Amino acid sequence: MTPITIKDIAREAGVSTATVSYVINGSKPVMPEKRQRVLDVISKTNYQPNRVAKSLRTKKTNIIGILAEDILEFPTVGIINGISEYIEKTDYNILLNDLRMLDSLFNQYDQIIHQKDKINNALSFLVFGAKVDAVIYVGMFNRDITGILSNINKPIIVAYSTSSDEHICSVNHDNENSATELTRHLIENGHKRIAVITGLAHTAPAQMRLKGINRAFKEANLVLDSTMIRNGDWERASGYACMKDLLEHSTRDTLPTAVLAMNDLMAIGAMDAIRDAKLKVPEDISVVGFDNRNVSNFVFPKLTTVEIDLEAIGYSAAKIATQKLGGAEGHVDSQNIIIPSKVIMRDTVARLK
Amino acid sequence: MTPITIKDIAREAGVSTATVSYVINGSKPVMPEKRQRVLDVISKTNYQPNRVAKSLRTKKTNIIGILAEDILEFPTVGIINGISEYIEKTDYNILLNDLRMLDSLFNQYDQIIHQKDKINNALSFLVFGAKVDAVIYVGMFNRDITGILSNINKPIIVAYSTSSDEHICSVNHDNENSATELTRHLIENGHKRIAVITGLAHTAPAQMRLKGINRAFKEANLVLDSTMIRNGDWERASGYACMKDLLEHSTRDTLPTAVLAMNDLMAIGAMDAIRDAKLKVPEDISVVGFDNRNVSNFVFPKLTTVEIDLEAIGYSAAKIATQKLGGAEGHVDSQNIIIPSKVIMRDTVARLK
DNA sequence: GTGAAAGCGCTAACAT
DNA sequence: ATGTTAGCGCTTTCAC
Repeated sequence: MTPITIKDIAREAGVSTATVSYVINGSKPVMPEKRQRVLDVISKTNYQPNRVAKSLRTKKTNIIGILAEDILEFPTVGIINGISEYIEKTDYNILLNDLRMLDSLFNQYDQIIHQKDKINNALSFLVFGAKVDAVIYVGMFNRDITGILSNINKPIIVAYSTSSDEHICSVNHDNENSATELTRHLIENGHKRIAVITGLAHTAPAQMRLKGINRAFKEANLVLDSTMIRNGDWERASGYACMKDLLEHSTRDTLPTAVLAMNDLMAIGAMDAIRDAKLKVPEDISVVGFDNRNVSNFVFPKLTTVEIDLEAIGYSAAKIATQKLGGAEGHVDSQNIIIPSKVIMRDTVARLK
Repeated sequence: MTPITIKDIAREAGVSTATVSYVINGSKPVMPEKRQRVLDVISKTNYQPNRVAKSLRTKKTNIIGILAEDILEFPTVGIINGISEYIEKTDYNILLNDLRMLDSLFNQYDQIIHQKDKINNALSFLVFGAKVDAVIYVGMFNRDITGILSNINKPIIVAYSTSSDEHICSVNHDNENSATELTRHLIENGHKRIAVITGLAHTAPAQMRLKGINRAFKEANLVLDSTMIRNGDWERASGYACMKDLLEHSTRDTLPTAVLAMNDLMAIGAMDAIRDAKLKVPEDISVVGFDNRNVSNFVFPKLTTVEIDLEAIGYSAAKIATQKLGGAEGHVDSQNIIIPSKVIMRDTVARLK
């Protein structure tokens, strides 16, 4: 019942434990016949090397730690799925640490700083206690976390957040460009009076998306009317409130023909408000969102939005992590990857004649 | 730069490594002053015991392996969140292995059997390679997986699936009772002509839910008209098709006043069909679903459904795992926990006068 | 090409 | 109450 060890294999195959180790790891040439003998014994016995012992010796656990801000929040699972997809092709494993931050800071997007200690304790446990080889930090919304994560002398990749810390790489989606494309899509469909419902105005994604929107307007020689902008807070209720306000302050003539909400939740809130005002999407007002959350395919009509390739973000983060760890050795330098997004056209945009 | 070890602490505190170990683990009494000296050095140096070395010695890694069929599927994250919630109060950690089964077997709910090898390889790696102390298997839909998981002489807890294997505990939600409650809710609102859209008819949850539905009918001295039953496949499109068929085979008089779909996806499909038929939910037909997926709160009108307490399922699974592992020692015997669910009343059920 | 043996950082007899 | 030390299962240096 006691698990079988390298010693057992060695005895059974009539070689030394060193030789068994050589064939398992291919770390030194071994005579073909001995090699075969060892291999046979291994497969006959279903021997599984003890990774714990190996780790102690090599000081590498082959474990990637995932430090997730909150696994329940929108981007996290998609990103973890991408990480898994890459990782399962390697011999690394995933140690998951969920910070469960959502409870403690609902919509207090700034307070994260105050969680610094909690985060670094977890990080430090992961690295010094569990001895993971690298960590991927998965944010729950894009923001700048420069200065939050201490330098632990092992690769840290931040996904879905940015950092300008020297020791950190990041991978994100392209807020600005995709906002431009989304806006362009509206403009191409003949919309000129476009209202915008922003996310929390001081947050990075809100600013980048606004920049992207402005660019599309400029390209088309249009100007974004500042009276058509409302500041939401990323939540559905704020989308509703902003839209209601927009509706109340519009006459038949000044009604926007389209509303761009900076995420799906607010877009759906806007759709709620439009429905309550007895107006129709997209016949009376077109609506577009951002994120392509599951729900955007379930509202009626189905929401046109931009899809963030979370899987690619995770995949890329995992790839960078393993690259930095081993193989190439050629010092992969600190990089900040941007994964492109794409507009998903569904049923909430009308073509204006 | 080389990490600090128990030896360093011992030297610094002027005691033996054994003593340091004793104070860290409380495994033997230590003189208060020495104790304090050790503690001081530890906190001054931020010493983190090397879990790898400890594991090698004690043959316990303090890691719980999660073997998830697919992290992207509906119940998985909720359950993992529950596991995390419990685990973070202990000194265990989570090693996550996502089987990513969804791709390979979309809606082929039987084929899982053929994945047996893949599953057991992962299981065996987790247990014999990574040396996790226990594993929690997270299914992506309720079914019986008796005979799938080999006995690895460590606790295995199955969440969101059942098994009658001796060595396995399981924790699930209460399909039958919640179906009864949901049906009762319809009946209490005056509905008698109730149509049912089932999930794949041969699957366990479909059968249990049907049983629960029948019980509610019986209680109310009603009979479930077999011409009002349609077999779906758990997907939205099948809900649409079933509802369309129901509508086409009904006259004004035989139209059901309510439709119970065995999950939210099919309920939403049914709502789509009702809308396409220019009928209104709930004025013309009431609709209820099952699962309380996110989307059920985003469709219009908001869907009445039954909420499965995924967090409690995960929490309970983690609790059983740690119980079986340690502490009480009093051989927690193989149990099969059932977590109650509850009906979430929203806007899709009309009260009939 | 192969084996003997040291040692990774810790715990737990065992001795004192 | 505390220290000495063997040993967990592996890799790797060094000698042959």
